[in-house]
Amino acid sequence: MSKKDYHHGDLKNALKQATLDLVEEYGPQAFTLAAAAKRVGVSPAAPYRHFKSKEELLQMVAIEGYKNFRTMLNDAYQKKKNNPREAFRATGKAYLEFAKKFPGHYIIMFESGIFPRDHPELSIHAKSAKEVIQNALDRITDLTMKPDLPPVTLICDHIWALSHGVVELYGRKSFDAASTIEPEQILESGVGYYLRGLGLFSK
Amino acid sequence: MSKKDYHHGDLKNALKQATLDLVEEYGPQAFTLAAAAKRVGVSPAAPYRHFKSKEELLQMVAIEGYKNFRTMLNDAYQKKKNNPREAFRATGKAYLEFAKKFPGHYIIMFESGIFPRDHPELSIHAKSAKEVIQNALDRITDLTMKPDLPPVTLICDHIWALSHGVVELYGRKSFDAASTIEPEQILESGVGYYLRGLGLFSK
DNA sequence: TGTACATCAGTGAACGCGCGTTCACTGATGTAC
DNA sequence: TGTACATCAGTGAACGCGCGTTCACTGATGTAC
Repeated sequence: MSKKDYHHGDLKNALKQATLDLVEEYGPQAFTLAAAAKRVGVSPAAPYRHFKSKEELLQMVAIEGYKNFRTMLNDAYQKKKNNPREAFRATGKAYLEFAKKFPGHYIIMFESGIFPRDHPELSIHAKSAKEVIQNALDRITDLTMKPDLPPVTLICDHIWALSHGVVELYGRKSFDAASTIEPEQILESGVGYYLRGLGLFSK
Repeated sequence: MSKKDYHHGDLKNALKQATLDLVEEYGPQAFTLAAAAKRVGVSPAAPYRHFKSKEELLQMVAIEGYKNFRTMLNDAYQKKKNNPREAFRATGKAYLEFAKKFPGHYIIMFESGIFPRDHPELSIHAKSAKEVIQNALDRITDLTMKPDLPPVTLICDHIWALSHGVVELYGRKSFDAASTIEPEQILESGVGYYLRGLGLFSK
């Protein structure tokens, strides 16, 4: 053991990464403090120098996840800002890209049993991410001036539910191995028909 | 202890029910063989007279869930059989009704980490349930004779994803306590716009 | 109907294990002088 | 630059606990005669 080995140097981040790796590889149940510590090559007591409890580590990773989520959605949106329709489409795509690029984060955010409703700080970041989608929607609904459109929040709920459903059932290793179509195609076509039904895209 | 107490009489079913109760009340993580046994008032070894392992009990409850699921979907469909559009609508509604009426089953089927892809018998029943939706869809798409409709399986994926997303995010105690609208309304309006986008319902 | 006995469906104690967490400790590092 | 010491970030052993599962057992039940 060299001197570098006793003081890890960046244990806090290493533990977060280990948490993500475990969850990605073996599911939300696989994360335990002991397993994360072992993966990093550190004693089971070491994490307590950086986190109050198992819960706190998990919560911090979840918050990080929501921040990344918001960033990805917003970046996609900003890139096409001048064309609201394109911007919205890009935002929807970014949803799935996030789930693909950060599966560990996604799982912790939505499947680990840690809910925004129970953690105020988490709730703030979750809300902030949702606002990006809502904002993208606002602009395309403004654009069309249809008086018979439902509230934007409802539209947003539909989009979010469809996206989440696609990720859970057809994303990753897939729920039943039956569907052969790519999740991206399922989501994009689904959102497409839905918006057409609202009268928002002609095609 | 009366003689009735030593021989439970229907321990197998009692354990299944306890499993459902635990999952409903405290989440998918709360189910353990020990907890189920305790809830029924029986020693931790007793379940092994009826189930090979914890896994087997869970799997049996999941299978039961898929059977109930199929039955509910099919009953709703059959009742309106003569009007394909009404029949499809009723089937969609039944999806959410199932999730509401049997939350324990729904959680075990979709959130307990037990996947059809890993259990052949489970896969059969999951498929059978999906076929009811597919069948309902088949009839309304036949009806319209639109040549530019996507494959029914894709439509089915969309409906299923939206339904599942609504249940997960807005059903039960709700993910973020933000949405104030009833899940039934979210799902029904969402499916409505989607089908309109496909050109299947005029209104 | 009564009795002997096989079988069924429980008990309760024990096992090995992994978990979250605590604690006294110690090696490494940074800083004041 | 060198030294004393406070502080930081680890160790490793231990705890209490709950879990899945096994085992020899025993009480209750059903059946053959």
